[in-house]
Amino acid sequence: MSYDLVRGMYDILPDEIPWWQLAEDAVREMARRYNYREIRVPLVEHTELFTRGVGEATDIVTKEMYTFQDRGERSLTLRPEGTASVARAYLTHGWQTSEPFQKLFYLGPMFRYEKPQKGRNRQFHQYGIEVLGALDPSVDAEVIAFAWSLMEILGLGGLRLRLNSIGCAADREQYREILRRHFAPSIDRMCDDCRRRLDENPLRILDCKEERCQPFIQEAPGSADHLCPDCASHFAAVRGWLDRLELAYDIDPRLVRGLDYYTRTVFELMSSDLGSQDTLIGGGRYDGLIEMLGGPPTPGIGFAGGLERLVLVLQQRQPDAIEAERLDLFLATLGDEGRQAGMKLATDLRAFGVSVDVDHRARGLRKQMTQANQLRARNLLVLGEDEARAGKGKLKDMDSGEEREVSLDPESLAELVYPACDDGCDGGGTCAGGCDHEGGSSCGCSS
RNA sequence: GGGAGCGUGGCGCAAUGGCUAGCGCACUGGGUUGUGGUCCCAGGGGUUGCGGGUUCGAGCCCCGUCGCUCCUCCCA
Repeated sequence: MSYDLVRGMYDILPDEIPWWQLAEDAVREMARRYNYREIRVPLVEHTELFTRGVGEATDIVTKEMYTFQDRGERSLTLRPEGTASVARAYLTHGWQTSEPFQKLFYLGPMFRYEKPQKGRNRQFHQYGIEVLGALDPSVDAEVIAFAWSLMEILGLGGLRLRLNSIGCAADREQYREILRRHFAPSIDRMCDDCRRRLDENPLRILDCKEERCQPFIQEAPGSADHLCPDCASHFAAVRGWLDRLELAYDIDPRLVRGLDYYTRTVFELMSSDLGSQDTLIGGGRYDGLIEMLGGPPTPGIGFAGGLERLVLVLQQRQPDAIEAERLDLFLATLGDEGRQAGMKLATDLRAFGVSVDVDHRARGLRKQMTQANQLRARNLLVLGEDEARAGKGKLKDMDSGEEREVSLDPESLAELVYPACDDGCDGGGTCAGGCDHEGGSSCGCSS
């Protein structure tokens, strides 16, 4: 092999695509139900967007960014996450004045320069939602409910919601001081990282997994106990909404997040169906972000989740996803006349929405049938000189083996191999809804 | 970032320091030039990750390097 894959990059091959589409379809479907509109932001942004937005002291910015100079000597960065770009887009398009309230979702590749391992590559994929321009606690609840519904529709069990509030900017500053005072006496007995964090970002000490640090972390005061009246009542209201929506949660007073822009509500959704990397979704409020990027004070909240993690689970839970992919018809052609008629017929049938494939390698009939099997073709039609001239042939049902005489007229043939469904769809993928076909979409409907 | 293990056709594996590096799957062709999944036959495909060293001789031993996997860490 002359070229190796760049470290941390990987191909997603046709055989695994069905599970990716299942995961992506679930995200899109939930976005439809909750009325979130898709936004597609660039993969590349000015480096400063992330250093300012995500935070100078965060792991992402200090050691994980894919940063490079372009030919104009601008410092650019491959997006390490989605929220900063969405916030940037909000300002770029003047939404703060024209359409200040936005419910958005995104889906796509992100890049972080990390040590690769299972479920963690340098190019990876996230989906996420963002609500901008609304401070009401009901929004926090909706965002959490979205995350929960999504995991439920994907069949993930053992869901657990961890919830906390880290307060507004002023609260956080105060809480930092409280933590510093708490950890200062015992900092000598804690790990090197924590010693460094004590000054830089004491909140991150709460994330430390070192055995020796745990006793001190357990005794640390929780952020939710040190909120200003406004933040405290917001947090109480969020909990009230969650109760009303019957979403169970555990308050974790020491839950903090890795990015600097978070304020007030923070949460994580985990599943017992996963192994050590059990966090499915992480999110929270970021009421200061838009302002930090130069806009007016604008509240925001959202979450992000990893698609790889969903795909891994789906492959285990729905190993037969690939079985649903079937070809309507394979045209086995013989001789020049057969191939010419076959190419024409295939093209005509495709215009009627039928999925058709033809032999392109002039192979023997036997090999063509083998190929039809591999493609999981429902039907097969042998097309040689005789059929081309007579305008009719034998359509073979590949499951039962039965054959029947059919006309080669594209419209009537299409009707046979690609019947319109009973739910009134036109077979063109624009069903009004309610189709429930075996295998998902024998008529090509998206519902 | 720290630790451990592993690198041999596309994939999964085998080969005591000693003959031309084998096997299964997959692929291609044929048996059967017009009817499938089975079976039989044949074929193509390898600088044993890369570089150096030890040796009469290295896929195998040693050193380095790159990569992958797992744990840890981080998180999505």
